[in-house]
Amino acid sequence: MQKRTTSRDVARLAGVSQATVSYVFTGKDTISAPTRDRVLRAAAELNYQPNLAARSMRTSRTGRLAVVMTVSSLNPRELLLGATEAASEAGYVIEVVYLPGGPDERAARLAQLVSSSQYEGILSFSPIPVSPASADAEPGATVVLSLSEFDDDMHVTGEFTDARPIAEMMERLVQLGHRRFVHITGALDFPSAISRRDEYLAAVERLGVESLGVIEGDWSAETGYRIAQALPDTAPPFALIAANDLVATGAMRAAIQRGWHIPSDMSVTGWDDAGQSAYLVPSLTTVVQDRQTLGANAARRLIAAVRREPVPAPATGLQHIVWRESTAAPSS
Amino acid sequence: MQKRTTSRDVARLAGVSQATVSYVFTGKDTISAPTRDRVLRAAAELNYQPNLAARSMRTSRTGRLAVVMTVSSLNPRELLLGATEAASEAGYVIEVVYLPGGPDERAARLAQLVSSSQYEGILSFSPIPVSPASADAEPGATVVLSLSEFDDDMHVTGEFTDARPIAEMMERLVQLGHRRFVHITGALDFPSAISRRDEYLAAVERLGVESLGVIEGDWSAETGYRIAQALPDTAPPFALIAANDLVATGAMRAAIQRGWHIPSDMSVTGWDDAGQSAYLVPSLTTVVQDRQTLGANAARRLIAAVRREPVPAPATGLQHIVWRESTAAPSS
DNA sequence: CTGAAAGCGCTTACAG
DNA sequence: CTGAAAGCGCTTACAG
Repeated sequence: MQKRTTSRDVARLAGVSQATVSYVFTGKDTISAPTRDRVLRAAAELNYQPNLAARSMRTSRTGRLAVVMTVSSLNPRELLLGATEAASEAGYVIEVVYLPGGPDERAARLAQLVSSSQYEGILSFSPIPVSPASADAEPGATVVLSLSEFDDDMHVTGEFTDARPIAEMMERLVQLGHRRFVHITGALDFPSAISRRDEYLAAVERLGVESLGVIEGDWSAETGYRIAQALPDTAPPFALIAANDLVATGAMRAAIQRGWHIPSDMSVTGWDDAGQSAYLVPSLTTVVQDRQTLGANAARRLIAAVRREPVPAPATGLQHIVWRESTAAPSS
Repeated sequence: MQKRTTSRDVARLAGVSQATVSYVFTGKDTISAPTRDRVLRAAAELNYQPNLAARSMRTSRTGRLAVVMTVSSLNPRELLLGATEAASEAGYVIEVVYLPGGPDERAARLAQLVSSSQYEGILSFSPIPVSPASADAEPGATVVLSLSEFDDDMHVTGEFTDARPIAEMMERLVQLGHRRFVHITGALDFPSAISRRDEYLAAVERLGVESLGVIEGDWSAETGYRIAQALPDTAPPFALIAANDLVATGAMRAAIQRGWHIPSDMSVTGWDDAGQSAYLVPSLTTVVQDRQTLGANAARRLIAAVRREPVPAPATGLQHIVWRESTAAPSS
């Protein structure tokens, strides 16, 4: 193993002290431009990369953030990409930590993670049993942020809980002639499921339409399927507002098997634009989210909290509706 | 920020030297059981966690592995969970690194990652422009392992390239009466796409059936759709072996639009068991892979290479076929 | 089996 | 604006 270049090597080549090299790399602006240049050139020539472990030991900051994942969390690819990129820009790295087991085990493991001081911040894409990120926590403590969270009053907050597209879709369906609606929820320990349900209920009220039911699901295609199987024969024509595309897909299969025509007997909307949704027969109307930006914003909010800077509000408007064949005027 | 407990604190409480604490935690077996017990108890009482940065600085081992991801890689959730768990058992953490841009930019960024000495090993779930992990590289150098890789002779290798289920599905389809087959490939810079295509071609030969074509795709539903649209009207009855479920879903939509009945005019198989596949109408026959084990094995192979231990062979047999409605006897 | 000591590579007051 | 020096918390020969 060839010896790594250190700041001392760079200092020697540039003809300055080790401290000067350090000042250049930590962005101190007290170094003259010519000196800075010499240092940077020497560093480039030697392919110098500061040893993060040494820096971390000295500053007692790890520069590490954790993303905790459970088996049940949704496809994290774009979220992770966005978060990683934003973290990298701010000088942080993101580690994946798997939280196996049930709620109790996960909570214990998370608490241990927090107390380990290994991470400056911890990000979760799904609900976790902690209070939301607060900048007033003791300085130096690990900050925890969930993208899908309840605040102190059990209101929903976070970038995943902007459910306005639900209302927009229902308005359009009403314009198309729909008067009867059904909602299948996601798992109700998810704030995003709560906010979509609440948005549905508010829209029913506001639009003066009939709700045939709000039925609790768990995000899975299986519940969509079973719930649609159990709807009364008298349900059609109606519009089904499903919590996500999986639920919608399951419900569509059940509807087709019952001989209901989609979209005229049952119009249906999803959420997420799952991979196959555009190619279903009929193709599924859904909500597309910019998940990479969502992930990046979440990382930025976490980092702001870690740095005790003001935490920006969750981004909104990162989602838009894609109208496809599963929604149209009801049969009369 | 309350001061962190150090090995010195533990040593003091346990009435031993700091070195003894270190020996206990690094697994030296030269410490007597009673002493080890005292140390462990003291550590537990103080909630001591070794400072990884300090350890890393001393050992010049970072204990960090990177998983590189590009926008185009598949859903990494289970792979990541498996890899993370296996890494954690071996004392490593896994960081996500985003490789944006085109092939050249990605290659440059990867080279930089390798030369940064920040990671002991780098894992990729998709093809990357490097030679496979080799234990004869210079000691201390960063090891790179791709789950989907070409070996020196451009043969395919790695846990993603076991394509035997293709042959098994085709045998069954032949038993059902099928004599005409079509294959739509994945992106052919993926070894897994190559191996599935080769398995298809070998099975055509061996089973003595007719191949209406091997058509190059790119894993997307869109290519499946367009390619199926372009098949001759005389194609049915036939069986379509699609490179994955997305391709299969796109092809199914095109077939339905052409008035072909699935499965009698066109039987179809996918690969991956995508989220909606079981609820399509008809539901899609596919190959389920144990992706968490796949990810865990990959991490173990990488770690073995990092440690210059013999690298175990890629696991096989982690996949099985799920027969659903999209496959049946052809119309005669 | 244990203790005193050096040193990994950095950052950061401090004195010039 | 720069240099000499201390120290972050560990590990690991080395001497006992």
